[in-house]
Amino acid sequence: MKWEDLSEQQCSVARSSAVLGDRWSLLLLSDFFLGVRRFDDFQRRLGLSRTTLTNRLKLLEDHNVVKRAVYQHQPTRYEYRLTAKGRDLFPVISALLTWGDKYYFEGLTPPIIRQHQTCGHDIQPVLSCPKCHEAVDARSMSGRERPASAGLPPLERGPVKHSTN
Amino acid sequence: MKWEDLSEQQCSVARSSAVLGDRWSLLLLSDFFLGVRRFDDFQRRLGLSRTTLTNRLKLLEDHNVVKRAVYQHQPTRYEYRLTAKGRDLFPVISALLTWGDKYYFEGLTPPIIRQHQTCGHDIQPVLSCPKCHEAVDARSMSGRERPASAGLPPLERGPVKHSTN
DNA sequence: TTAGGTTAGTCCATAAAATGGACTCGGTCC
DNA sequence: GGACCGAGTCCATTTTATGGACTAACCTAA
Repeated sequence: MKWEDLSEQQCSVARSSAVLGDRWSLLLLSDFFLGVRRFDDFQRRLGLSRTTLTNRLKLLEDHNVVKRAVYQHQPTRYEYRLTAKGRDLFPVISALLTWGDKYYFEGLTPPIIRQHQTCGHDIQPVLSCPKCHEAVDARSMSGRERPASAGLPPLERGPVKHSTN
Repeated sequence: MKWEDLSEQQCSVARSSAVLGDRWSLLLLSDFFLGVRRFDDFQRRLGLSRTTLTNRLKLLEDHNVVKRAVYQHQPTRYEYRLTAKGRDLFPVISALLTWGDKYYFEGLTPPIIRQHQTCGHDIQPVLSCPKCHEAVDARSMSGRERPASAGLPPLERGPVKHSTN
């Protein structure tokens, strides 16, 4: 399967991977959330090749995650900004930060500090249930595939065979 | 910069990308959370090449996200299981699902349905502040890099230059 | 006992993607 | 005129992924 074919899959993770599933996109997003906007800044900060950066930004733009915006005339120069769709990726980056902080910087000041503007505290956001408001994790959640009866295409995948041991 | 060099960066997203930053790892994780464990099942369901699957599982194992476990003798056969570190990636996959559901399956039954075991509802977990318990998003959070004064290495990156327009 | 099935891989030639460094384009400042 | 800026492009080389055939070790049914 080719990478771009992921965009046509009936699976939200597959669709997301079509945009974010490479070595750099997640890091780019992270820098966007820190306020970085310009080509040379991304290139210097991340150390990826200019070619790859161009391609990556183009992909993010194609998928409506970022948009190019003029920030100067004569010569006309563009910077990149998150769209609403891009900003909605915050939970993904946040989850990645929390995980990385836990497993690679445990007990240390994390390399990126997140502050909740509303209450002023430095925090790591947690995942909770919108119905009962309890914190959730892998053990308290279960996932299942959309049944064919929903009248929509199911995941085009074989069944999940749960092993019995 | 080479991919594996990301593992040495002073950045949680970079460290995470060293494990998850490719076309398949996130999809593999998603399948793990649905209960898939065996080589051939991953291969059939995702349609990636057997070679790539081998490499990817090896990488996840090297980074302690999954472990190989014997599930049968004569012949000895192994399946793959999430470790605690792997299970802690649930928020990442969950966030990706929520985002994909919103932007690619809005108004439809999402392809993967998540249920909160504790209260029994089908939900999309939300991100909230552990201090004030309010829901958070990109606009209500700010991020900054760890200052050099923390006595720990800062991100080895140029400063974030906030443009002034 | 022979033929076929099951499952987790490996092997290999080809194709796709990333790398790094030089170069371009349009303009400014001295 | 010459150096600088910033967002790219170009290109030869290296790294990674692909897909299909093949292997190893065992089981089952005829």
